[in-house]
Amino acid sequence: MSDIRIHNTLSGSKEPFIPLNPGKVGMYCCGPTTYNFIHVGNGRPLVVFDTIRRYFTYKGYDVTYVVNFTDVDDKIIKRAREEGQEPQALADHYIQEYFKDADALGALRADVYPQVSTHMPEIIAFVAALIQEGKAYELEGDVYYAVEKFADYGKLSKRSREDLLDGARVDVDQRKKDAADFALWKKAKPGEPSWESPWGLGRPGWHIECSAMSHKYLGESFDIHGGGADLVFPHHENEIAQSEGRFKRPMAKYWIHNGFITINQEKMSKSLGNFFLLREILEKFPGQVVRFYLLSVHYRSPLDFDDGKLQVAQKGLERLKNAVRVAASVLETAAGDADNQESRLFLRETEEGKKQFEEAMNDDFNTALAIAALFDLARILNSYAADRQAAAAVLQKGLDQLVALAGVLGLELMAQENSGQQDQELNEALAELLHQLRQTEGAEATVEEKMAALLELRQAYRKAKDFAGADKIRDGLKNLGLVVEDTVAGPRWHKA
RNA sequence: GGUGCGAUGGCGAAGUGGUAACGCUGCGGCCUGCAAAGCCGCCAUUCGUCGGUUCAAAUCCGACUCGCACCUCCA
Repeated sequence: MSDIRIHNTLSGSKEPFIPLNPGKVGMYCCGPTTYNFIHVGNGRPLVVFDTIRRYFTYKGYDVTYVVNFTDVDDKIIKRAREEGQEPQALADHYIQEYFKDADALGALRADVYPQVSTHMPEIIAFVAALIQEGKAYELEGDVYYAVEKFADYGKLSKRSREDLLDGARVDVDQRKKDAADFALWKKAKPGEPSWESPWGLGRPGWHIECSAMSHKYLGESFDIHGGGADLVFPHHENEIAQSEGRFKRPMAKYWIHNGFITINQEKMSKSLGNFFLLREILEKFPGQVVRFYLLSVHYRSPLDFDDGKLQVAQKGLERLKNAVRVAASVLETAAGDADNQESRLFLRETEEGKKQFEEAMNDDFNTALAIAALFDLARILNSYAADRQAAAAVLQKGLDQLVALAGVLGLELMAQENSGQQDQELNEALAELLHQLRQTEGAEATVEEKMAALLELRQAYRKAKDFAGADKIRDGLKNLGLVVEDTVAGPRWHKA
């Protein structure tokens, strides 16, 4: 079951995935700082790691997936102050909003979502342990990590301490022993949230939370640590210094980092005016389309966002959905032999598609290639569904296969049931349409029944070569968002 | 200045030694009253440039050009 290969940032190359505990995967990803709605860039790791998690589950692993929220932070305090709110209330609010976006993208819930604010004892204990280990020192209520005490510092980001000093663009706190030392605990400033600690009132530095919380939920050493490429340095480098400095063993076996997102080929930044919140995109495109687009490019490559590219993604996703919709509608009339040559070939090709899908995903989660396998499956499904010799049971199998594999990527290909509210409106509109055609239909008739009546009427027009009449019905339905398609087996309709 | 990544057809994008997936677009054909959806076929002798290794390279090595990211809060 373990033919999965993962590109490990630590080694810079692909390595076979061998879990620390057979059959189990412990996975930690750095979640957002909750001071605003998440932006487009936050959406990528959300989808990428959700997909990786889903694939491990699909392959039979028992996955423990942890995503943290940084809910104690300078940006939160600043924003809360601007809005005259309590920092914690603001942070909690945006955590709730995060879940709305995550749901829209089809991300499954993680097993645990630890927050900094509710893990102070663990964090303080971690800092104290580092001081005891001689890896950290206190300075007037602040606690710093002594980078020189950790020989492996820089192994993740492939930087030497000299390199770091070379590029230092920040004002160095002169009290620190070494310019690269970073804060584990920050002394409280007046009016800011603070917690009691052995070093007085204060709050945690940015990096310590992940060491403390991953330790609590996944142990001293776990399988996978993920996040955006920008977290490699300093965040993840510092996490390694903290966790490995304390436990003397590898924090995570595999480090996975997703590439950056650009907007119209430019880095997303507020100054360029191209800083988009995820929900601004979600107003224009369904979450499924955004998800499909994010997965259509390998997770480590840079990915550019613009409306045109999302429109192409929308078409691609529709192609897959069409295949499923048509196959499902053909099921009823498919009466071919399940053991004829066509059927056997179809099943063989379906198996081949599945194999390609898995091989793609095994190879460092190559979702772009996996999606190509999905397109191949859609093509053979379309082909088979159009064959009069198609057998229902065989068709069903191919249909299920495509839906299942797309599901591994979090893509829902089966048509969603519409809400009763919309159906009510639709029913009334259809009654109106029938009325215009001088057809009296019982008020009790369902949408299905009214559609049947309308399509029957249209077929009569077509038979009589009254194409204007037939087109009038088709156009009328189109205005209601219903698409009519004629096939050899009769007309077929679906919601656009 | 340091570190790392990338450059593939009109567009997007896979592809780490054996002569270029997949999607969109375009063209031709089939199906159709017309559509829609779909099926079949065509569209890179070529993978930034120049060298090298090899029987064989988009794939390995070197140089160069261009682009991007990180070194500061950032997914």
